Amino acid sequence: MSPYDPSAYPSFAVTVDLVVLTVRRHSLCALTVRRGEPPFQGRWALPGGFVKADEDLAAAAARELVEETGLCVHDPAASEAQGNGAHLEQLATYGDPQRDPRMRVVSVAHLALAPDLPAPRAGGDANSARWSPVETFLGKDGDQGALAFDHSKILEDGVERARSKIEYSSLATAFCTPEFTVGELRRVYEAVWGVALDPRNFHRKVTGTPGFLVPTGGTTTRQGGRPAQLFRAGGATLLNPPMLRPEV
Amino acid sequence: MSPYDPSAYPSFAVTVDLVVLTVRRHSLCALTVRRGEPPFQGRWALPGGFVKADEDLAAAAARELVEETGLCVHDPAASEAQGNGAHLEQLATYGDPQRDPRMRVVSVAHLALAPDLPAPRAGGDANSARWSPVETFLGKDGDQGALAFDHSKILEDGVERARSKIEYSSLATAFCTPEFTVGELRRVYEAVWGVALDPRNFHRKVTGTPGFLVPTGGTTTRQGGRPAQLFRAGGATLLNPPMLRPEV
DNA sequence: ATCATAGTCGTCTGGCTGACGATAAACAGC
DNA sequence: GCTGTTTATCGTCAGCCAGACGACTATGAT
Repeated sequence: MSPYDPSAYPSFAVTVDLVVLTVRRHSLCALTVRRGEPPFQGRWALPGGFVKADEDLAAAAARELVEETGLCVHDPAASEAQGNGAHLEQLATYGDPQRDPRMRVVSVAHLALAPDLPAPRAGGDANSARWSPVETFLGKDGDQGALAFDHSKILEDGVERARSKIEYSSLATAFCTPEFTVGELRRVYEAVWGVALDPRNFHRKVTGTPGFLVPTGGTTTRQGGRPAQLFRAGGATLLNPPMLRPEV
Repeated sequence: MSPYDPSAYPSFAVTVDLVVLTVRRHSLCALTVRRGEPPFQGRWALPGGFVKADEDLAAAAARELVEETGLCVHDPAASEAQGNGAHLEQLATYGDPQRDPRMRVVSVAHLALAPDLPAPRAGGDANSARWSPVETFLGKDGDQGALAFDHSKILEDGVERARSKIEYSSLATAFCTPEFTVGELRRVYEAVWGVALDPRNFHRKVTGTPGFLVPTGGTTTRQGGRPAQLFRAGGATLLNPPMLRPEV
């Protein structure tokens, strides 16, 4: 049989699904949208959609991200232009034959990290998109809070990726505004890991790691108390030695 | 338009490609097969194939692995039965619209780590499958040693995944026979990272990490010199603190 | 003025790593 | 048997780093 014969191989639909994470009010939150049509009509799900016929996977994920949130992807090449930038990376691919009851769908999940946003938007319908703390979906109690399809599993994998990746990379800065304080960065770590960190040791660690933070010269009193120095993310992407996540 | 309408979304072919790595003669080697038909006829490529209509992605990868190498996947659930077991995990998904000149193909690449094998087999044709040091394909000199499609990039990503993952996990034992010595494990690290490690510090580190190695009681003189204790992989999968890869 | 809040700098101690000396147990060759 | 070679294993020591925590600073609120 010829390799060009369409009957020689099965046909799949390919989608991208997005785990969009942010930190709001000291808590790690994920973006979910309400499904308007079957299957799983009315249930919450991860944003996503079909990949177009001539579209790259990363481009499809970036397109879905801007459609759902208005966020642009922060391209490492186009540096310094991170006005409303988010970090976007491929997470994993989910292809269980039964994962979509309609047909065979392979979903290439992506992980997006964004600073806190004013409000979600989904075609202007505020009721159909919202941020929720990730614990809402990670409970072991099965159905309560479960997302459509296998999206609970995808979300869990995305959260785990974020939690481990901020250990050894500067990715936590993707949750911050372009200028931020050491305290704000610490609250990001605390929210993502769900632990309390010692402000003094954290300060020593992040300011002592070359290339992690560069001071902008400004200060702020956003959080009350003594004014804090403002920083931008430095060029370093890999932290060595890494940030240590406290045991248990 | 109905979500069931096949014209509402594009159709893709989905493949799995395998980065199969092993350590032979102190060198990290990858399995490649020679393509028998166009495109890229005669060029070396990663083993792989189409996912079947009702087949899970991991199952397809495991099927391709056993077809190409005879290796069974070492299922963490079916412990202790690692006679000819390999480690298999999803690596990443590659979906550039132009990556296959014939049609739109999305490939879900997987990474397999295996102990040294007697010989590759590809339908009995020894000429069409072989192990080669990964440096053969990672050279910057463009075409020389380049694999078909985007397989050079996939291989590079797989090697990088293996190199980083043995830092913080017990995955290096997947390159070893069921029973191995500390020296053999050290030579795995040296081959994968391409560096020399201090035998004394390495010994202290791996024997001092709880759950990494469990002594079997036996000894061996496989490598000449003083007999070495034999170990099996312990239950620990995550190493904390990690093995440190030497700088530069 | 006093307190509360948050940020920043120091000190100390224990654990871990890298460098490297020393010993142990096998084999090869004389 | 003795010696040299090879590999494994144990020990020592200094330096770095993280956790624990004291102290001080600079703002706003009462």
